[in-house]
Amino acid sequence: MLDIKFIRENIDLVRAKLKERGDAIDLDQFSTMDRKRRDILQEVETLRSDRNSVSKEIGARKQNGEDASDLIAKMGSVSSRIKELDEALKETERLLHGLTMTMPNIPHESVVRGTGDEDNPVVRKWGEKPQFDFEPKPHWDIGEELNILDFAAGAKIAGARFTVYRGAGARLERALINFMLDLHTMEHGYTEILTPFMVNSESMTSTGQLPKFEEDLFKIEGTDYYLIPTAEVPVTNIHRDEILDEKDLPVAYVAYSACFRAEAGSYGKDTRGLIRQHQFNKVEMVKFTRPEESYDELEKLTANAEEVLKRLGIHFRIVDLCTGDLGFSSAKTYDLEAWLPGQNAYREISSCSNFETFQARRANIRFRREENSKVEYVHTLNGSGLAIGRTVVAILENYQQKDGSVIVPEELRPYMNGVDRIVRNK
RNA sequence: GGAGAGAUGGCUGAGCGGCUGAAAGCGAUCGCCUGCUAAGCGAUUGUACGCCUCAAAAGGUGUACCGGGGGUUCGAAUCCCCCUCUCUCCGCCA
Repeated sequence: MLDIKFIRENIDLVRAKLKERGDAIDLDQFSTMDRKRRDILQEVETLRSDRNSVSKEIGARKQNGEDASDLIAKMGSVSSRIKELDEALKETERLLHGLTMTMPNIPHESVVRGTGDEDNPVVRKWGEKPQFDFEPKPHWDIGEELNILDFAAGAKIAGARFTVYRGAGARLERALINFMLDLHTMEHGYTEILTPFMVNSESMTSTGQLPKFEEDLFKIEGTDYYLIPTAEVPVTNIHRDEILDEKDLPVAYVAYSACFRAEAGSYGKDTRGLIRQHQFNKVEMVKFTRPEESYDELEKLTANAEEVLKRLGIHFRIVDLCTGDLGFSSAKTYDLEAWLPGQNAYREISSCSNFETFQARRANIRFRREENSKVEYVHTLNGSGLAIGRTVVAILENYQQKDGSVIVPEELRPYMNGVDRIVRNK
């Protein structure tokens, strides 16, 4: 959510910035509702002030055994007018709130203007594309031939976009989770968190999934529970409605979670393989920072995600999302795209964002500086470190051998019980 | 799932229709005192929104907030209803 005062005072700037994202937001309606709200508020507060003083007078008279029936009669009509105004105010605030909750964040000034992913500038690359003396296969073929990914079983027991992992495949998934958690906690200074995989609607609203993107979520029927689409939601909400100590900032958490996405609107896209699943695993990093340090922290967070791919020896590039490709809540996002030789393409494997105060305002997460008493909103950031399923994809495709086996990256072997190569077994 | 008890400021905890934005204690901040430390004394000590002054910082003023929502009343932390959460006991259960 944007600051309502900021919108009011910078309405043309906000209009222009949101237009760069390709969002058509009715700011005229915002101005009308905002004006109306303040008009009603002034009237009702004046009436309340009158009522408070007269009620005191009534109390005083009654104490002295005097008659107050004239004042009581007068206040009866004032009270009913207050009630009317309260209802109008509530309705106006409801509309205004609905409007501001569906407004996306304003892109940071460094974000380039563009309309889609083809406009995202490449910031840097690491490593090189591996060379093969055979035609590299896509991971779904490698996985099935090694009998470590069973797409048919996933479809049978659940449906499309679900997969069963077997043997070394299941072990590889688990190894990656532990490897990444160990790296981020022991070398990058994050505190490990394990949260519920379901949250209530209030949490989903704080991080920006609701009210606008309900169709992307799985909801548990008959309850207020939603399956989380990312650990960002529960982890960010840990500090909802709190005032953090400045000395604790920046707070840095890392959490493994399963993630659940309805993938509405992506029919026909990435239908094969592990790329786009209804359920996948992810290790997520979340930070709460002072405003002035959030962009430095974004660079560090992105570097922490990059380090995972470097240790695994997977070639990747980093793109800086343009205004048209930026997520709803984000002010700036770097995507890490891993090279997938089986598909001859770079694919997103991590997304690192600075939300500035957008989520903090929705979630009411603040801090107080030691030298003064004024509370301020923190900046929130998060990034995948990394998406586990897609990392399996990258390993299978980059480390595949001519004989169909897959070499295990050296850093991962301690987590694989020393196994250095995945081969087909019965 | 059944029965009961609770939810008040940074914390502990009073209040149970008007004198309460809220006693008291603790904590914190500032000042005084003190060779240092401790003790002591004094003052201050929430948030949000609106309006006014205003370049701003800041100040003034009003309203709201005692788990959340609704109701009764001239007036609600206080009475009534619904919900959520916490605790205790019973049942069930990985």
